[in-house]
Amino acid sequence: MHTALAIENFTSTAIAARSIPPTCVADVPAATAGLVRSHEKDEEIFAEGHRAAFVYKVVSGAVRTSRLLCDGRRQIDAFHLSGDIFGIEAGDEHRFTAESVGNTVVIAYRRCSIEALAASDSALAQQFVVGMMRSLERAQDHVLLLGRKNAIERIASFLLDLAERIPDKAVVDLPMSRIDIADHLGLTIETVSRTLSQLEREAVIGLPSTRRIVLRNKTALQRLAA
Amino acid sequence: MHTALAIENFTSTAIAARSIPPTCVADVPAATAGLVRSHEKDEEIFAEGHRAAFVYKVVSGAVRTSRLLCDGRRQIDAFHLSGDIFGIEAGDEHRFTAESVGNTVVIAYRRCSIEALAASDSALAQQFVVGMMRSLERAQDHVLLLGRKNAIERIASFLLDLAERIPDKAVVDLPMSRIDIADHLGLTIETVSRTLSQLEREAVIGLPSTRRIVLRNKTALQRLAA
DNA sequence: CGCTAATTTGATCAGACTCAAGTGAAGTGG
DNA sequence: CCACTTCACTTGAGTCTGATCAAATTAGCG
Repeated sequence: MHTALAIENFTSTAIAARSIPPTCVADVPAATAGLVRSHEKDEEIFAEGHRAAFVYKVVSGAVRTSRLLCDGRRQIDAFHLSGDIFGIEAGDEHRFTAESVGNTVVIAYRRCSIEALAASDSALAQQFVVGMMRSLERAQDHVLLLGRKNAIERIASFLLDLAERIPDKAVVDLPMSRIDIADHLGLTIETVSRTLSQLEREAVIGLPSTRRIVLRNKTALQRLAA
Repeated sequence: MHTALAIENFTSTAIAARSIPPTCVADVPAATAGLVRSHEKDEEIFAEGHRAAFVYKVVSGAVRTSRLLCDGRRQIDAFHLSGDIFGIEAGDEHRFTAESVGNTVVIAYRRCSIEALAASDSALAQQFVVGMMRSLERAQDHVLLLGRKNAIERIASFLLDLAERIPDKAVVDLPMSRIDIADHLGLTIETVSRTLSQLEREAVIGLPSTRRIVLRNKTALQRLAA
């Protein structure tokens, strides 16, 4: 893992922090300075139970936040992509483990700095509330998916959701493995694989390679997502 | 449905709003005045898609917030008991339907009043953030339950969770039907019923009546909750 | 007391899981 | 450059948990 110091406005969309010209620095309160951290594939960013000293934003790559049951069953709460904020906690401990999915760059903002700043800067505080709200809405959507949708509906919903979060909304390059998808959707890798194959057979999607999915028939996918 | 005006501090725990002595009124900013509303069993408090003009707090009884899939499958996001806040939205529309479970009293706080007040009263704003955080944590716990736990584990988790939220932590008086429980836990009523019967057979719980559950062996229940 | 709705219980079914084997792609080293 | 290893993914066969369908029982209520 490689670390560098960066000054970036917390609310700006993800840009390579190192590329911000020095003239910008003066515009940004010093307290929002963040540490840029590069992670290789599958590195731990923080672990469940660790002190929640930082809040993070994804610059590039993807991060998964997950929890384990005592016997090892894993549930991936969410995948965080470019621009997403993760690691916000009400208490002082992280309730999830966060790991890089592929090679990933994040910015870590010291929590106490942010909290101090939020007291005076209500716009910043607002940003946090918005970030939290987004997490809440995502979690609630996921509850509906896990509680009431079948395998095809889960996969279809997942693909559409992912497609909405990336630039090219017709071709999805999956940053994560089938295991990750399974642990996110409450399925097994076999079911994920079978369901994707089935959707390909039905010409709803294309699978040019294992990590690339072409949304051939988005209407059909939306119908299948229930 | 019956409505009355009440002044209650938003942050106070649930008390019959009408019983607040007049001397208290001066202590509370006028903007936090809430409308007391009484609902019969299964009345709609707000519906999915409705303009989110109010935020609510349960005074007595219970409220369920739910969403429907196009074909009628229902997922109950959460049950809200005495003192719980519900109906907070990021956008201007409700994303859930809220209904009273039994006879229920809630206080409705006008959202714009609260937002205006929150700008000056950071303690109040804090309360909201805390309320949202709690919703987020609940939703995330529920994701783990729905994604990775089996029927027994779901029921056990549900009973323990309920027990923690009521005064008598050994005897749970269910405000909700088996259907509601099923739609909350991603199961069918038959599975809920069978699982409760099984737990009774194993002497983990007692079922003196359909809506009353005695937690006989909480340790066993915790072990079963995974 | 009789009606209706809620719950329980039973029998069967199906979707997703488990176990097992096969395929394929990426990378390594000769 | 190619054989070899490894790991991720796919596919197949059989099993099992929880769903569905159906009936019996109980509870609540006019």
